[in-house]
Amino acid sequence: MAGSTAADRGREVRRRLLRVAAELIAERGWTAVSTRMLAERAGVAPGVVHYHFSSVRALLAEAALGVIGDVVEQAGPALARAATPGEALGLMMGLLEDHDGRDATSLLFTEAYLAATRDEGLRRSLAEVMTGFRRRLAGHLTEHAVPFPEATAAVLAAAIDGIVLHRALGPGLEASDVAPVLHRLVTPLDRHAPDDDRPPPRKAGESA
Amino acid sequence: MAGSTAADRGREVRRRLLRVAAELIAERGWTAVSTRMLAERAGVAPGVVHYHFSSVRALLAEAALGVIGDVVEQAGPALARAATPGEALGLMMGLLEDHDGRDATSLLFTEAYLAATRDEGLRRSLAEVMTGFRRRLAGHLTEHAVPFPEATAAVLAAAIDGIVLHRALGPGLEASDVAPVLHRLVTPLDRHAPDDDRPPPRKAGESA
DNA sequence: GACCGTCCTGGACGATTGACCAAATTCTAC
DNA sequence: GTAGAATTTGGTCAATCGTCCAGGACGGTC
Repeated sequence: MAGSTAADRGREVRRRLLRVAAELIAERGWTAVSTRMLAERAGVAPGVVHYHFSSVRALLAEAALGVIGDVVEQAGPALARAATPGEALGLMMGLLEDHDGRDATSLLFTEAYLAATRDEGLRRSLAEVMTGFRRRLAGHLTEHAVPFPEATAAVLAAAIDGIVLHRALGPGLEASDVAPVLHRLVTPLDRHAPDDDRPPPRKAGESA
Repeated sequence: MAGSTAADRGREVRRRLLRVAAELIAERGWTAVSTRMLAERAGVAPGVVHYHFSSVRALLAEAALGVIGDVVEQAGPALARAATPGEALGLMMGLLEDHDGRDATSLLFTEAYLAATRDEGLRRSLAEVMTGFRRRLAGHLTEHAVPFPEATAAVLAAAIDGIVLHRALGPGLEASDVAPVLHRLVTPLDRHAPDDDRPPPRKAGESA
């Protein structure tokens, strides 16, 4: 009864393999993830990997795209709900606080970017996701009279990834430090913003 | 004649291995570079690799640090010579034009960042290099009354790497697009700069 | 009961991996 | 000349790689 037991368990194993793949990409690096590693950590026999996926390469790509898609599709609508660019930036700073550059998600993003340079299909899929995010962010910036909205959106997205990347080398790039800097990018004009959009107050003693 | 032939040839082989290692890291990915690949492309027998280096891991780290050190030590002094932050930014935009995210140097940087999260020694060395660069850039920004100089320097450095990373996914992030955006970060105040510090006019030509 | 499709097991295949080494070679120093 | 150091060679070693496959296990349908 209950629909199907075998098929359900199969889907569950498939999901588990995807989750484990995302972990291992971050831990060992994209090209260092092996069939047997995946199987062992997922608690299945090695053959299961090639039963559910055509190749390890395909498994890694699907796993990475899944995680990245989730993050972007979670951040996108939240961004659209922000009343001001400053508020939207605050949301992105929240992302920065969650990811210190050494966590699985941060590393997965970077590993995926690199893998995309060696896998044309992955590159196209990834470009699609990032273009969608940039477009949404650019639309938000346009509505609030931020100059160079498309370029600013692209720079903001890239800066987030770059900051996460650099943070992996060590401390010293806290969200509270970079927020006032990035805030200058989303200030509507050279003068003060018409709506409430001030830079977050500096906490004393940090970056001096 | 001329001092030494054997030792010189040895050093030459060592240098060649380092150069080849940098190429292969970019082409195949850090963890996918093998002893025999290195030897074959360098035109030597496989055993030579472990004669000159204690391990492949050590060879890759030394190769990456060498290239990155060269780039930073070339950009650093040039940055110090810039008369205005806008000019300094122009130099960094030149770097952006040289590296489209798919070239060997761009990929090597990112691969090294990732490898550093799995190699404590490499992480420390890399952090030292990047801290030096940030400090130099921050000093330059401080002299020109740019607000949040340390944080701005860190964000600029990270943004460059992030932009290069995103550019690997496809076109649409030209230096001419991002320059006006980043320029807002190095504007001394909300009003116009006292010295000549306008966004660099865009020529279709080359970089510097 | 027999039958069938889905899922999984465990091992086989040839190729490749990092590391290592004895022997050959080449050069320097005496 | 000859001794000795430095460099290179070509191969071995156990381990691991991705992929594939014959067969077992399980649940649902006759």
